[in-house]
Amino acid sequence: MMQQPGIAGVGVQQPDQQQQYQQQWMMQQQQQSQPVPPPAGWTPPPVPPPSQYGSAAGSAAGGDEVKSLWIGDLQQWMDENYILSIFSTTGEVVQAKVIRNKQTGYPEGYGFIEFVNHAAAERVLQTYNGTPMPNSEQTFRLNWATLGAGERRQDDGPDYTIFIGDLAADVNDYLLQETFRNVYSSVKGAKVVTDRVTGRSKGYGFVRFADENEQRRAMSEMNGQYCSTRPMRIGPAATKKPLTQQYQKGMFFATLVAV
DNA sequence: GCTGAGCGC
Repeated sequence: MMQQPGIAGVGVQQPDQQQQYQQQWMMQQQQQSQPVPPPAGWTPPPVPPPSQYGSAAGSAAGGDEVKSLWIGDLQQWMDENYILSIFSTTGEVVQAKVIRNKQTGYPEGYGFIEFVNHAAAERVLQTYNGTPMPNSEQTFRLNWATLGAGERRQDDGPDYTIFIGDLAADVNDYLLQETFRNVYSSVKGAKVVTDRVTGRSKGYGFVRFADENEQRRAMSEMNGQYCSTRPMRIGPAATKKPLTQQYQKGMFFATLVAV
């Protein structure tokens, strides 16, 4: 009855091997119409009591609180039950949803977790983000959901982004963000770039500011400052969203107007 | 490791 021994528990292999493994596994999955084999027994960790951390995000102006978290870096076998088993121990999870491709049925690698309120979501964000995922070599990649299911926000102006290099291996999105937020009030977010397969940091990332002056100041003032155990190297960020028009992935060369 | 691609398939 069971097949594919140890898919979930494979641990870290060489990237090549792992890719091959994943391909094999995908093909096997297609032959069986069975969605995902559960991993070996894993135990959901407990949720600690509320933390004293201040709110980093999600206190949207206007009053409606954000109650959902976005979760990324999900592996194929990590389904709703996996997520629920981890986060629902306090009874504060409303629902978990793994996004799947409509045609293939395969998970897209991310999902959403809705909580009873903002505080519950924040607690989980603080507690789990960057910690090891059960039965995986990866760590949790959690963030506030920027779009409510159905509604939309994201209208608070342009981003002014800087590039951060020389990051220590343990620096995650949140630590990077707080390092700058402690100094600059207009910090909107930060992202550490990680390897999609291993989940490990590539040693660089980005910080976004709402205020252009703070961006400019940070470029000089924070260069060489420490984040975790290493001094940061800061530079200008290459333009990520150069277009004002809509563009699709797979779209042919659009008019990249340098602004 | 040095310029990401994660938002409701």
